Amino acid sequence: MNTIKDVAERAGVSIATVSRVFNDSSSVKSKTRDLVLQTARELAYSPNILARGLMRKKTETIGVVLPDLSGEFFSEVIRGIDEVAARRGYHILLSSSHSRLDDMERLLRLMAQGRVDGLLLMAPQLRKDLLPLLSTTKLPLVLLESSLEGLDADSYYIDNFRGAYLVVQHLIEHGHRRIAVIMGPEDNFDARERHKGYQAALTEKDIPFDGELAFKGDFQKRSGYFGMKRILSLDDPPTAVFAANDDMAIGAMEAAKEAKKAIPEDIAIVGFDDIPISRYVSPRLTTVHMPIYEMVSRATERVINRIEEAETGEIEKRMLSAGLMVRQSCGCSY
Amino acid sequence: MNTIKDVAERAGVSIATVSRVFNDSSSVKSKTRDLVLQTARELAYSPNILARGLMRKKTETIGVVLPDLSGEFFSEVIRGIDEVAARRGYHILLSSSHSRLDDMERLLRLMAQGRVDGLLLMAPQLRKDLLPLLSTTKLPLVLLESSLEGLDADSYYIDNFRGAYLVVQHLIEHGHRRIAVIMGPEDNFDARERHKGYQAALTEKDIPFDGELAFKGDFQKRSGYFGMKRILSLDDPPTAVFAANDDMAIGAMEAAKEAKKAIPEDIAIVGFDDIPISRYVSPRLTTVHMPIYEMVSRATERVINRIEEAETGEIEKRMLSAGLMVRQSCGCSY
DNA sequence: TTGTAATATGAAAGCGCTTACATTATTAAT
DNA sequence: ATTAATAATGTAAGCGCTTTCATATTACAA
Repeated sequence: MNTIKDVAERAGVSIATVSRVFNDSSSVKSKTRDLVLQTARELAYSPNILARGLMRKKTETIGVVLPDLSGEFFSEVIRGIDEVAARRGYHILLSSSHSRLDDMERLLRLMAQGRVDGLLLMAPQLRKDLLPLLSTTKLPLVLLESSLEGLDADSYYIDNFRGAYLVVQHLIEHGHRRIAVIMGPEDNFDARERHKGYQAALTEKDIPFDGELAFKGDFQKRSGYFGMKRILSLDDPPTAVFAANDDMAIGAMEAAKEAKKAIPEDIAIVGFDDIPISRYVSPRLTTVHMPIYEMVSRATERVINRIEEAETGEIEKRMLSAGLMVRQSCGCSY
Repeated sequence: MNTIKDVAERAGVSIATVSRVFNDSSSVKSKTRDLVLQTARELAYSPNILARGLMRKKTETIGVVLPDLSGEFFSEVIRGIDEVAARRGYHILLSSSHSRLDDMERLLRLMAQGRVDGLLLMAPQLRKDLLPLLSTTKLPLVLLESSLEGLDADSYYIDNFRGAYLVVQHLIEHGHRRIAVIMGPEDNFDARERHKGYQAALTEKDIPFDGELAFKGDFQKRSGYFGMKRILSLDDPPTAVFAANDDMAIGAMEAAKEAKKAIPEDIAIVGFDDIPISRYVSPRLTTVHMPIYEMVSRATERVINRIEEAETGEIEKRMLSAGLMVRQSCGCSY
């Protein structure tokens, strides 16, 4: 690897001049500039980013911490981040916290070592313990789908509550009264909001919440599958099921099919997320669309703007609305 | 951010001692070590990774360049890489080449600036133009699903040819003679191999390859959908379709359903990849399982071993075998 | 020409760290 | 107690760059 010194020597100038050329800042005679550029090309030189970062305190990298990496949801998240980061000339340092808090602490620490200029953090299970850690970091920090009272950071999230409310309301409007729910992880913020939305829709129509119809899940397909098994084995099974995400809804459909139950005739199923595959299952899944791409691209723009101090103003907490996607599995639109 | 100097001053030692403590290398009296550690904790100090990297010429980061980031396939790739990287104490710098070659050149250059210690590159459309660029880099480089003659780098790939051969052979064994194919992108190595496998299976059973039954696709669902539309509009439609990946197969199933064709009775459909959702579509998709996780985790181990010079030996080019997953859409196992 | 301002370049410090080498403190052996 | 060997610590150079400040060059007007 050639250094600035090699280029300087070969071009017969000082390293300062070479540096100036590569930062196209101040005055360099155009003849000199060309000479330097040419020499640099010959030596396949490009500035060492570590040395540069050491001086500038910038790495053009943003750290991304996600709770998990598998599935279409995260794939969409990553794609959105990558797209705007690339456009703005930033790299992304990706890691998963594996949904474990101590892991996250380790990650955050690492990222605060000068590796990244800003942080994009998605942690639906974010807890108070991390507050001190997060607030000592003076790195620009933007939160995704994370709720943490008392932390002054830009946050972008999706209106899970209203999304769930809408889809359950839709079910009720089409005559369902007994609606089971397969819930997400208890410590997950999204999951809790969705559950509240479910309850709110019920309450609004004077349907009492029945704990017997609420089943635990973990956002994985398997848990939807087993949840449905249990639902179907009830003495008086419900006529509809709200799965707190599409993966579980798909698992639930699977279980229903095995039990030879027709969807939506015997039992309607709705999900949440609108993952790409949800329109390809049969029957097509009625669900709630999450504007993931929109959320993450805004968040990424924001963190970069903060880094570049283009935005120094108020903290922004923005909730994006999730919309109902009526398809076939709810039984109302054939 | 506190520096090593701050810690040294406060602890009343020299920066060298602090450094030693954090590199648990040579001799430091345990009393001193404790003092330093304690002070560091008080100041929330952790070594600046850029400065360290500048000296050590190491960043504990591996660069990952993928052709695309969307869909379950890449999600699985990323998960696999993240898992072993995290275990081995490495970070991952992720970027997509967006399947564009010039983009890739830019990325490779950036990564060679000392940002990463090694490179994991997936480029099914890798072309000769990049050869010089790749070979000048003296960074450890490991290729995934990329074929490039003349480039001496460890490579891991999946036996696409044999996978396709197997699934098409399976179709033939169950009586199909007219088997259409929806192909992947022409410049994609995987796609070409799968197509060859398809042809080989045909040839072996003395079925001539019929260009009329070969349709272009691009690995996206849409193209499977439209491919199937065209297949069904043929005067004498085939009895089976081999889609070169699952996404297209699912699109094709969609088109078949719309045309009220029963799968597999009217037309059998098989795919390739075994993406998680393939077992949840209806009927369940018969496909070829790709040992993605296995491939990427091996590749990641390898690149890290190279970085750490634990492996300095021969270049390894390893092909992992893809296995047939017989489910329902081929019509043989109900 | 000469002087002056503007422009172009170089010298050198320093970013935060590691590490070879020099120095000092400690221990063990005589 | 004295010395040699060993262990612990400090000093200082330098990784590759940016940037301030000083110096040299150039351009232009008088």
